[in-house]
Amino acid sequence: MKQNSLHVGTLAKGLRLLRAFDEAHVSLTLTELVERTGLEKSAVQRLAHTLHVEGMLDRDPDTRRYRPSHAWLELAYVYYWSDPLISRALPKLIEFSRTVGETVNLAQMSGDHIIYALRLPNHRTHFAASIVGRRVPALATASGRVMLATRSEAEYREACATWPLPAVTPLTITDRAVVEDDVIAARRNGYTITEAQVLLNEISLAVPIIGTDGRADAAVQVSLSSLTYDFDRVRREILPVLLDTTASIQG
Amino acid sequence: MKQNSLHVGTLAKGLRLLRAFDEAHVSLTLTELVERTGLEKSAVQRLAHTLHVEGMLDRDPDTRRYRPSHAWLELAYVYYWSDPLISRALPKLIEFSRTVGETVNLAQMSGDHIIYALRLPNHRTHFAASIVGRRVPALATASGRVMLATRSEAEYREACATWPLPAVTPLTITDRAVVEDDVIAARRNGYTITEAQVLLNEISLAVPIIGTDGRADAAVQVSLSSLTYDFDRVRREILPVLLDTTASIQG
DNA sequence: ATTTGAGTATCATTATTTGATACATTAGAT
DNA sequence: ATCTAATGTATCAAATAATGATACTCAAAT
Repeated sequence: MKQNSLHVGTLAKGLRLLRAFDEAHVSLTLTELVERTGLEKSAVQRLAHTLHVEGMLDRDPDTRRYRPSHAWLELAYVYYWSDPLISRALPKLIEFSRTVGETVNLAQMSGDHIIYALRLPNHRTHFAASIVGRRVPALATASGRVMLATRSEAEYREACATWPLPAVTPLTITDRAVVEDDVIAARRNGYTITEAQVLLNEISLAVPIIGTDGRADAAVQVSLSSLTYDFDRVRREILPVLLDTTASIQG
Repeated sequence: MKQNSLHVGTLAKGLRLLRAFDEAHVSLTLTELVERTGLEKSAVQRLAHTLHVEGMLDRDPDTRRYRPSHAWLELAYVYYWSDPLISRALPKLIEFSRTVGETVNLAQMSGDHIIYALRLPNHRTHFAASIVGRRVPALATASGRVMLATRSEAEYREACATWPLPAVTPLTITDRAVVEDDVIAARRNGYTITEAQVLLNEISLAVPIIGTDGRADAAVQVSLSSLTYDFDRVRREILPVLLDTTASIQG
């Protein structure tokens, strides 16, 4: 179990309990935790108990199910303060959201996924509105591709060849050559538009936030209904404002 | 150190490292972690290393400072899915935000504090816009008082007598009798308005979300500028819409 | 009434954490 | 540029604290 003498196995196991929860498993019993973590029953018993006492897990006294506690929100709060991009981007995104009236998100690269760090929903946003913290394979998203487009050729080719590219929707493009073409196009254009890659009937427009080294680790992405918009209209009406927004965040 | 044989001290210590980060300490060196946690240097070294390897802490290779990782956002994402109130309230809050055009928050009771679980900012929201996950002493907030007002007399009297009531701003009311009067008024009125209790020049209007047992564990709160609004105008223009909103969340 | 499954409690064993110490590297001062 | 203090890293013997097998309790289902 121990590879490095600095590795504290007990702590790692405790974190595995936290990771056992996801959108499909929002509350877990002791035995479910055993199944999902693969740990011994006794260990799970002790670790879950400790997480509960320490305030990281709530527990329903009747069903005895463990649930994420408010502490999980507090951690996100601290993350927001810790990431300077958030405070820089938020006022600009509010402004954008107000003038355009459509849902706007801030995405960041996180390994081979993107993670949504901010979302300002608009009035016709469907349920999955709370996607802050959600991870999606980068290649499947406009944000991911447009960020890759700012990297070196070696880097984006490697990514297009090896990063995960599951069929999130029936319409998700799983042909890596097509994805790479899209990245190459984004290098010229400075933006990417996709449709129905992550969500059906959703058009995504993304523009990178480019750092001082020319590389982007973040992007601003607008979610639009394909029932209301087509690519041309997006380019005409949304893109110019979005480019202003990202420029002001970089500045 | 161990009181209960089910308590796993190592895990608890690891969590202390996570809690060492807050809005004033967004990145920490090894020695700073030692200071803030009160643990041994060797222990902190191992625990921090483990948290880093397990993806809970990022590390700047130059400064060697530990920082919250994206995982902190992922946890909030899971929390959102785990709390049924979130998905019930969000569409209604979006609707409210759209018709009223002012910042609206969802607050939940968390011990003797409230915690902000959702925020939809408006365009003139000042910086501290990202307050999701922030905890504030319940007695100092309109949300906290209006929730207390739905509890039994014994309960709210106990709370008003013992819960923390620090002077968050120079204008925060620290007279517990006054706070209790406000709670009592909220029992009659079904809402509370405060001014400058948490933030100067901020008027807060809060209405409880009452559960089937008649108790409220959550409240919807609107943040308004006292430069634009006075209490009368708030009651006339905002309150009726807000009451509709909370009613629809309960239904 | 009996069985099953889930949660809880206990304890000897030993693997793991511990914390002291020594070493390496960095940053700050002169 | 050189030295010094502070910070970070690595190692290891000692013993504490986690382990996991087992037995017990309880509730729900047959």
